[in-house]
Amino acid sequence: MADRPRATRRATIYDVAARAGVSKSLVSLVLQNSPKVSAERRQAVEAAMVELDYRPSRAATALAGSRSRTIGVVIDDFRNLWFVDLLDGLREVLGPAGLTLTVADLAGESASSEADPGRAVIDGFVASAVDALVVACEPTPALLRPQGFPVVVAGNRSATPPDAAVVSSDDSAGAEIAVRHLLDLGHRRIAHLTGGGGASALRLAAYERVLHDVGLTPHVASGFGRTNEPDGYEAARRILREAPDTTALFAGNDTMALGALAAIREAGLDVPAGMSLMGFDNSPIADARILRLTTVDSENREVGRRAAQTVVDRLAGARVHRRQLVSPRLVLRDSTAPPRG
Amino acid sequence: MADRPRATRRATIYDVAARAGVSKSLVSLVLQNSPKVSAERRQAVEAAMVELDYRPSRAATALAGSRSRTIGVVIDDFRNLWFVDLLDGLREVLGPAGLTLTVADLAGESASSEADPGRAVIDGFVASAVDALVVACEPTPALLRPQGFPVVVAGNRSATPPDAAVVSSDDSAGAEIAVRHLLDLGHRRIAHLTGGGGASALRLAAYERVLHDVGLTPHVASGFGRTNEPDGYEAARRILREAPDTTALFAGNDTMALGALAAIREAGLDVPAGMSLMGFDNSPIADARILRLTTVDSENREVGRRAAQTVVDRLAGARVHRRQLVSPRLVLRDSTAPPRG
DNA sequence: CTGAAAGCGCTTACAG
DNA sequence: CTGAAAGCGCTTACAG
Repeated sequence: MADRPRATRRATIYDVAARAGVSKSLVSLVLQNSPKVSAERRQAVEAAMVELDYRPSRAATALAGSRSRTIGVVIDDFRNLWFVDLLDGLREVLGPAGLTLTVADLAGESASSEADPGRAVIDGFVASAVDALVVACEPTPALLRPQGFPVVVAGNRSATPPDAAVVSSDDSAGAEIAVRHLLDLGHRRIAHLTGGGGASALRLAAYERVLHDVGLTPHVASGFGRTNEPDGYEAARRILREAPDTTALFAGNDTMALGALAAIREAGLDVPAGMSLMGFDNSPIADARILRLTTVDSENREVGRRAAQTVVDRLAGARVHRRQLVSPRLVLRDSTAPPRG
Repeated sequence: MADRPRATRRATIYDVAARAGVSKSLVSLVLQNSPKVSAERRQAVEAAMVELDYRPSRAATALAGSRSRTIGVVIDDFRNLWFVDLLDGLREVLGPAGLTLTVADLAGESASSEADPGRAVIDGFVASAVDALVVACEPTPALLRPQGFPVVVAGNRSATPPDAAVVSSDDSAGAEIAVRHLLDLGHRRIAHLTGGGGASALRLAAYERVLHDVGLTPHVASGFGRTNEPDGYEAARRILREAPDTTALFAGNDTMALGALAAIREAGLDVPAGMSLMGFDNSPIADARILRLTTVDSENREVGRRAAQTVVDRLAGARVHRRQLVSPRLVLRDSTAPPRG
């Protein structure tokens, strides 16, 4: 009978209380992990919950308490795998804190809200009464408007909501690591493929700064203003046309590097013998055998952990750091080598 | 003052009713899109909602009504981009029907539920009181247990919950299209790279059937039992070692094809001059310039639309088809050509 | 710890 | 359409 489809009423705290032989207030205390409950009573209640296959109603919890115990996360697009490690890190900390995560993507919005992108996502989160928001994309105006709950921005963005804390990888340091790696290999003609957004801007600035510091001339190209595969292809083609003596390409991210690889091949060059190629992000594609891309790991899992901790701290009313930087790390694979010739 | 941070109380239907000069029952009727409301009163209520920046509380709606108006979707892993088009299709139909979508991934589960994978996801959906569930992954035992709400399975799976409706791409037809395309180009030595799961099994069976029909010998290899890039690489290496006269490789999906490309290059062959390569899924990677992969589009957006319609119909109490197949479509790019020599 | 009570913001029926 | 009422399943505060 245990497997009878539960067309029957779901168990409530009344049922649990009756079964455990305690008051319903006590069950509520157990649900909230109150320290005021004795171990034996807690066990009795927990046993009853298991026996009745009890699961608290999120709707009732949210409506009765002021908190919903869920945190919203906005990402740009499920296709940009940037966010996967971040999510893992967030869950690692949020889960044990009793907080659930709900993710929405800007790209999936209904066309009706095109006038105010991000509006539908925010409305959904307000309707769900999220306790806090993690913004893991370039904020739209709707995301910049204060909504009455704490906001933590993950990653370097070109704009930030007032009062939001920012947790991000140190993109400047990461780009410096990348460029220094190429310099150490002996490269002197290093070009950069850049795109749009806050992180790209920081990577570009660091690239230019390091080259200037060592007395070399930066050479930058972009594609169509974004950071996708076609942008990388187009930007690399421009570099190869304008400066055929380039020996190393530093792409703004791994996806752009994938596009760049096609352009390099078309120019009759091999990676890394004829051209070194650096990515950024250490996304899943970087590990594919066709690329084996040397790249910079942003440590987004750690960014996620710290962003989650910041959320937890703010919900507890503690003061939090307005800005936290996580150190990136060089990931050596097979796409970089000393310059040709 | 309109932009004053809403530390103030959120508007409720009482506020809206007062502002619009109607009863709160009427506001409730408007929220439910009832046809009993006159156009002018509806407009008055809607105007009041905009003025007060009113957004209904999902918690209250869910608790008071029997329905939460949200549909759960379980996917395998955010890294497999399979689900992106599916999600778009689901939203296209669910949105206008007033239903919201919430997605959870099996891979993101806390380690504590490893004993019963999918359990945490299901518990979350039960707690949220989803109205229905869309299973877009290979179901775990937890996902196969009836929970009291309708289930629609998207895609071909090796197991299906009792009473679930299944909407999927016609993987047999898709594999047949792929193999016939290679045959039409003149290939006679066509190998197949296969992986795990229900869709893979159907694609494999169709491949073998078509080859037998035309009197050719199938040649199949797999990697490590999954369908990822390393599996494709490993499977392709086996084929190239065991049967160097192979002229075309039909990969179980695009990600495996990406791995296969690396093996083909290592063997000193070019695509498509020395080896034709077919994928399956038409995932974002297939369009990358480095691959330009001829593949089969599963029309997952259409699968999503139909799955959503099936959910809507079941919620309305209508009878639904237990099994629906969507026709796939050949996508020609540059990775296939007549056989070498 | 218990027990009775009020309330969160809605939906649902029901009399007018 | 209105208006008063009960209820969804919890949390919160409070007297005992």
